[in-house]
Amino acid sequence: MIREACPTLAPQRREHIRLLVRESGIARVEDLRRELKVSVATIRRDLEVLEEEGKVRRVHGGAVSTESRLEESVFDDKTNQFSKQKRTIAEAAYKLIGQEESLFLDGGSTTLCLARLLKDRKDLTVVTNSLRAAAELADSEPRVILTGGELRKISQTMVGPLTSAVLNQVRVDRAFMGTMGFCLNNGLTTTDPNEAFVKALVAEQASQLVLLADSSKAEKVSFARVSDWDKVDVLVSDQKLPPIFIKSLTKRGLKVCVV
Amino acid sequence: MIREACPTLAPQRREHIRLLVRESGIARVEDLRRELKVSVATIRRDLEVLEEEGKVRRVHGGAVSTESRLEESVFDDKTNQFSKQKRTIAEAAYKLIGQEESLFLDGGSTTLCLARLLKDRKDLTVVTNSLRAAAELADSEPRVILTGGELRKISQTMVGPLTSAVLNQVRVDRAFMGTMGFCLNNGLTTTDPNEAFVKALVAEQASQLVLLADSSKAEKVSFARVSDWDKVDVLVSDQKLPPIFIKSLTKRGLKVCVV
DNA sequence: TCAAAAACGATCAAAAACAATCTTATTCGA
DNA sequence: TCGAATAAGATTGTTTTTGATCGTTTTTGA
Repeated sequence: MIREACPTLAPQRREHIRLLVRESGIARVEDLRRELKVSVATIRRDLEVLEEEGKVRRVHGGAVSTESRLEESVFDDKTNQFSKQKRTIAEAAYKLIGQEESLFLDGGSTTLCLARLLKDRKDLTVVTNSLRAAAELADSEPRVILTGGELRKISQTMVGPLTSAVLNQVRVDRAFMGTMGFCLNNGLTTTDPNEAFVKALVAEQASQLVLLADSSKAEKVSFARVSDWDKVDVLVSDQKLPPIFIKSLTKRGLKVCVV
Repeated sequence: MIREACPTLAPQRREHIRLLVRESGIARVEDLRRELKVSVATIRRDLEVLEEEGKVRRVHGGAVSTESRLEESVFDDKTNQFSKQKRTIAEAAYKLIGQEESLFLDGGSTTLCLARLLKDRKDLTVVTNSLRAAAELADSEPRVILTGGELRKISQTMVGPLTSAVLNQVRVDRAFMGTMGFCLNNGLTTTDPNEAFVKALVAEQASQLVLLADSSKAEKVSFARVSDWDKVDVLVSDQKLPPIFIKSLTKRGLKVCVV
């Protein structure tokens, strides 16, 4: 094998690749090969290293910059909010709703999905502590009541003691609630105590509490305790929910829907 | 099957599709195929991925955007509400704000303009009954507290008796308020009694009340009475404000800023 | 309500990209 | 100078992506 006169050093070449990727947000292996005059095997090895270092993210045919919008589309979980599974769960939950009901929606992504389904329902009253759910319903038919309170920016929900001022004055027929984790022993848990406080308050006041939680939340335990299973009336989840949950929760009197 | 020198990488193509869908709200498979020069099978596969990621929603024949209302409300200038005059007034109002203050913003378009100016102020606490102002500040520095209450859709504000539950528990240093009309005899008036109720409540509780109102509101009288001039501390308006207002209101102890 | 047309999903084969392995060349220290 | 270590190119199966085909479902319009 004949290497040319002035071979660039590996770190130098990798830096070059990194810049090229960052510049246009994306680069193909073939382009990089032409630009750097090395074999594709070398390019791939370099990309492997750069990915290890977190500088780029490899995709089939090349690599994208970790700083680009394209990258977001691969990683970002919060845009994953309207995944098919969540929508399926939301659709199942929708079927529980009767005429002229008052509902509560909390700040989860599945409940946000549910909010979208309610847009044309003139007969409903929706109480929510989710800014996003409220925004979603802001130009729609249902009557909307916001709980108020301090805005927790990470979840875009209203939480804290002020929230109870409004919540104490309303009563809802059905509350739809997400959770960060649920398990048989510890019940429902979430990350933020303020958030947990609101959820617990709602759990007390709703005639029926419906938990919307895909199976990935099963057996997860988070920091702040929300409530025990005895407050929950219905669990809507997907088919990957471990059978032990169905069995045990049904025995405890819950209705479990897997969709 | 002969593929030509692969021009675009999959993530790139998907991002392109996402933008096209978002731009027009809806896109047909056939259109996307023509635009991207790939087969319909590829388009369908991409849409499947994008749907799973929640970026678009598939429908028969194409896909529709799943853009959240929250984002829209920040961007849309549909009534050209941020006219230069309103911004000038907002900027003058901004200068009144000190360090570490707590503020109230109501639902007018001028106050919304002011909200935009507050985005980088880590030291402020903003209380508001405006959904749009809250959305505007939702990813920004200030601490945000929403009043809660029933959502009045035409103005995107929270109003009614529930609002007072939170408002009674907070106190603000400065309240910025718009109005539908003001005149020397009748004070401030607005269209909706519920809206007026909230404004009056805030007027009681704020240490200083700043009225933001361009001169087009002068001498206008609307249906619901908000408050008398004695509650108002500062009026910020534009230069077309009739001199009689400046003279008369200054005599009554108000500070009048024309900008 | 029925039938044609359009859109769809599943499946298959070709091509591109890939990972693993082998080979060759260079470097550096004994 | 020898030989191990390193790095790059070449080779060879494997995987992924893509486009084409075909039977099925949905939409549309008479």
